[in-house]
Amino acid sequence: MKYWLVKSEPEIFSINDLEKSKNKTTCWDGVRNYQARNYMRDEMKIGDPVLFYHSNCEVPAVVGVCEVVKEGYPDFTAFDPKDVHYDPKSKKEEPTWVMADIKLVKKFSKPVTLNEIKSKRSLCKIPLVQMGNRLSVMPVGKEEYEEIISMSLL
DNA sequence: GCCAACGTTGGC
DNA sequence: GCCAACGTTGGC
Repeated sequence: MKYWLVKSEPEIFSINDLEKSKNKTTCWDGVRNYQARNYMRDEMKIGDPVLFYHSNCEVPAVVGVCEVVKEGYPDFTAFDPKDVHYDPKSKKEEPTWVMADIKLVKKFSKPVTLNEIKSKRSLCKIPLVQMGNRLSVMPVGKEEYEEIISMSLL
């Protein structure tokens, strides 16, 4: 089992939007980065825990936990010319882009802010705080995952 | 295959 | 809104 962190801009899709979604589940579409795609295609498995992170907003923070409920499958938004994520290079017979479905497990009563994460020595190695990391899907170590969970309970 | 220009992300 | 850090593109 692997642990993950996904980023979303709350202005576009927040954890509250996820909570309101059918079955509290959403497809993680629109990822147009090869490394992030490879993670979803090759390594994300059903049942993997996923931290949900709000980026590019007033208080960047991990705001809840999800789990993977559907493993990598073609991102159909790439086939739709009207979709903002349309990619003419992705063919139905040979999709370039892949997504997974995630379901909300728990919204943190207390979000774990980027500041708090940065202030922990034990968390200084997670990809999120390493400079210039702009991946929207990234792996997190088990210990780091558990540390963030425990920080949300304080 | 190099590399400059450009676009995007995201913290601040 | 600024800017640093990347990823991508395209000329050569």
